Amino acid sequence: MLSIGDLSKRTGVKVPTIRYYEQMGLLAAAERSEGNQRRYERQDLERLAFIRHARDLGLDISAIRELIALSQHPHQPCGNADRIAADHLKSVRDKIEKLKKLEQELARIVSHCDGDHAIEDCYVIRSLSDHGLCDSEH
Amino acid sequence: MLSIGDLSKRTGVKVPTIRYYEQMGLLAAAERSEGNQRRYERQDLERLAFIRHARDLGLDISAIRELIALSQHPHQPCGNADRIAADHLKSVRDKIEKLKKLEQELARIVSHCDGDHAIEDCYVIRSLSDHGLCDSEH
DNA sequence: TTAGATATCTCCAGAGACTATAGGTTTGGA
DNA sequence: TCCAAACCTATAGTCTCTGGAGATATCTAA
Repeated sequence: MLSIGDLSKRTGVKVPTIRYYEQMGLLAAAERSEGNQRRYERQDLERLAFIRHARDLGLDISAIRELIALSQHPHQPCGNADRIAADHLKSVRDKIEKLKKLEQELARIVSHCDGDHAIEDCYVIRSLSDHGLCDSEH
Repeated sequence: MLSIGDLSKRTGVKVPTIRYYEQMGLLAAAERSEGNQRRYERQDLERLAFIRHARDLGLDISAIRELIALSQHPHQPCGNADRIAADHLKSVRDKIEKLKKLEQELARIVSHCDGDHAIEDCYVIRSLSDHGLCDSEH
């Protein structure tokens, strides 16, 4: 039986975060010691590693909750799990596209400024004041 | 003189968001009508457009506050404004890099799954359970 | 002028995913 | 047996809004 601190060390998930996941229903409420402290088993370790991994990949809590629910019906078809992952992939790709546009715009703005003239002439400030100086819509 | 609703329509910033910006000190407290409603002038319109543009570029409130403070000293050199924009550009680039790694990992996971077999064999679920199936560290 | 519709006011709560603090209790090792 | 470390609960804070409740102001049409 592992304490919450042991579980934390083994998974790299902070102690308050573990309690938070329990509260959010991602982890089942743990057994308790006589003194009311949480005690975990290997199963919980695996579950928490699953959650951690999914969070690292950027899945949000509700998607993870759904994946966990699915994984508890091992004989059903996995179309939904696939869909969740594919949707997330799409949202990651969308985010990348948006950030690339921002990157271009910012790079353009920064490249016009050598940091060495007066604020009133600064391209950074002027760009922000005047959307017309932009290359693209955003 | 513009009401808060007029200002909102002209800038595309929602009414509660305008009040929020005032509260955060990005917009000066507006003049009030006899009945205590906010009344704005062209100056405020420009300021709000500046804020909106900076937010669209992903700058956070404190960076915007700093840029506004700088823009009020038009004769000082603009090194700080340049630095704020350049720092932000770097953080955008870092974010893009991270998301690209995620994208690769997710694409790999999704590509192994046709959504058409049992959960117990699903590569999506298995990948999340077993970090060892990953290509890279994350 | 007055009624009614729309806009505005303040204050408060919620979103998401934690993180931190305070004040108290349990555990484990010397 | 004692003490430090780890644990417990409950609550508030992070960031940038967004939405609601209930009250007041403003505008338009009759």
